[in-house]
Amino acid sequence: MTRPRKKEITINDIAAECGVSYQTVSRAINGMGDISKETRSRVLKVAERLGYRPNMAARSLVSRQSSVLGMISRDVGLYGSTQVMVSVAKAARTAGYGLMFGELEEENVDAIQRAVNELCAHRVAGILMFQVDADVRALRDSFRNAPFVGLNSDFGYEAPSVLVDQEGASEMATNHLIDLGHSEIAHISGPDGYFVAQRRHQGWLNALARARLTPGPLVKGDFSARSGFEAANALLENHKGRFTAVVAANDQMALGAIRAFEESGFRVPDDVSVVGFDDTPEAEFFRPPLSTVKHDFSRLGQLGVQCLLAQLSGLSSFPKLHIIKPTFVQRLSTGAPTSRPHEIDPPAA
Amino acid sequence: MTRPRKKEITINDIAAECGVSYQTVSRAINGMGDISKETRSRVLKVAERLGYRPNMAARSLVSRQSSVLGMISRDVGLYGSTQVMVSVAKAARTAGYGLMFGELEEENVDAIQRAVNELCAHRVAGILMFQVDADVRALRDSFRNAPFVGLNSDFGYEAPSVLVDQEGASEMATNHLIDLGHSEIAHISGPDGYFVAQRRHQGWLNALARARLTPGPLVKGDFSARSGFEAANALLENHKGRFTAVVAANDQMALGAIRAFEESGFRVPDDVSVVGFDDTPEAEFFRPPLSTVKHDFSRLGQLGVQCLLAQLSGLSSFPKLHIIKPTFVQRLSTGAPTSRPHEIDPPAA
DNA sequence: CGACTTTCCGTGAACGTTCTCGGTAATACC
DNA sequence: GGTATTACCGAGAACGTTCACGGAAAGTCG
Repeated sequence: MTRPRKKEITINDIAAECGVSYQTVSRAINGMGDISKETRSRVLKVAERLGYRPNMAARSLVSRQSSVLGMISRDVGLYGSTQVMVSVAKAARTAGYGLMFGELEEENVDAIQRAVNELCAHRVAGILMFQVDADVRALRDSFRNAPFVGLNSDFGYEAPSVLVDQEGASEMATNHLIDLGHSEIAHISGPDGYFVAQRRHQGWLNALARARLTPGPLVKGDFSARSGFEAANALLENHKGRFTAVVAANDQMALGAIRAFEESGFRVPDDVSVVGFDDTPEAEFFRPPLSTVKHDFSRLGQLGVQCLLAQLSGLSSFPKLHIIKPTFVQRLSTGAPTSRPHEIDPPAA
Repeated sequence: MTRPRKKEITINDIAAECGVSYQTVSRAINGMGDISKETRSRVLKVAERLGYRPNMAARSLVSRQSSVLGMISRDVGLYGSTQVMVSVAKAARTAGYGLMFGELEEENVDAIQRAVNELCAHRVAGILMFQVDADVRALRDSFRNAPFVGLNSDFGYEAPSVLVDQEGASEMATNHLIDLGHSEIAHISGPDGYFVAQRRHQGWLNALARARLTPGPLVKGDFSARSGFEAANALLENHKGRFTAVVAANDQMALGAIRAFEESGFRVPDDVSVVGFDDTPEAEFFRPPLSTVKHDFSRLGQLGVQCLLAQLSGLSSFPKLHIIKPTFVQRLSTGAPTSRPHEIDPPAA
């Protein structure tokens, strides 16, 4: 750990300075009753002057309460995670809470348990879990009585959750392509073990089934632009002429795919239409600008914090499940298919 | 705050279960001496079985030490911030520290002071500040004796810092364009009050001065793709024909600029060359793939944590200033200028 | 065998705060 | 004027842990 600090100001210092008891200082600072207006303002003035900063450790120790929330998140590098983190941090602060991180490099249950235990050791008031896919029942022991909320996590109805309707989002994207006249629609999915990847895959299947279309080819990616690039090349190699549109499971993979297609001489959207997910701020400036599904990530974070805080205060009236509806953003990476999809071939480039 | 929890296991519970004193349990858990091997393993086994989690609040209260680092960061939405955060969190954890977040929405000194005070109230062991540009002297009071490290921050030599050599990075990018034969080089800068923006601007000026070139037009952006788009349009409107290359202060703005140029019928790099900064994972898949300056963000975070930890342990031998050298990544968004730069005009598009 | 060292363990105090209770002075009531 | 009420304040305990010390049992040495 660390070497000790020099002394910080305590309420005893303030009490001595003011000529009152530490208890009176405590009352002044916490805004409790049983103290006269003059004493309070006098104490507060001294506290301000001395630069008093309450010792949260001591406070939390005796009051058995905490003013820090914990957050566990996967893939912090990606766009969604960051947005959620920021909005969670903001919502937490406006509610008077700090935010602590228990990241996880690995994705197995052990790592998650370790992260939960670490946060619980610090006695966080509650925990938000973003895109954590693990059996809740296996975690109950670790959580003990610490309240938690799942964000885009595979906790189903077993735990309070805030979810973006990924399946619906994927259906929207796929339906958009179907409406344009596409009948052979491929999918570049996210990696295994990702709730969002699985739901987006399912939505693609649902939309195709409803339109009585057979699913097009499927390639797995890992949410990176590079993997999208490679997935698109794999599609071209193994399924050329057997798809006229691609649903990529996020914007980055869509970007990589578009690049791969164009490198091979296919124009987007003339030869292949591509849709993505997330609507990153850059998607609009891709070439062509990317049709994608927009998610309100900051609302996800806000609702998550609200949901957690409601549990903390015992508000059973607050709904335990929140579904956020995404919206489709049509840009220029999607269009009607060419008339003879089966005969598609790279122009002499 | 929050309602109290049900009881967690304490060392007293373990002591009672084992028939030893709480002190013995403490020794077993902390791996101190003065305890027999058998007793230790017996105690640890019971602790494990009962699911003991040390109360960090109590521990930190009495030991006057903390196992949490604090981090203050600006623009958490952008690529660099996230990368740094992730690497800081990782480095902190491997060193046995947690990470707490003190964000700031505003950028004035007051907001920073509030954030510092909040973190100090939680008695963090030290604070990392990423891209915080404020007078250190104004903050000394807030920091009191809490050690801190600046990452890409404008603390100069006044505080321990880890910096990417932004000025050198910008010179590299500009020199690359000069070497290609460009003599009229514009700049899309970052917003005012950003250390990195200011240094990159300066590097651009330096390289031009050294080559005895007069600086090309300058437009201010805000690091977003949209602002790059608008800046490029402003360049076209006010300075058409007076530049053949653009140094954009980050990849996102470069992307927006490229899009704007191409929408106006200018080809990149045939008519205009564009370089960016940061080398986001997507930059490689832009069209054209973006020439940019790569920064080792994760090294920035690692070094920052190391630097902070060295201060904590009083290692005065560890250098207080670290400069990270960026590398230039040449891709296809830059090329030799057209022969008659002054007569450049959009092709009939 | 006595004295000294080592090994192991326990007791009391402290960290800074809040909680519970009790007490004094001033005010209100009849 | 006595009593009940109110407004304000202080003393003691507790939270869970580590630190400083002391002490008993066992081993070591002459």
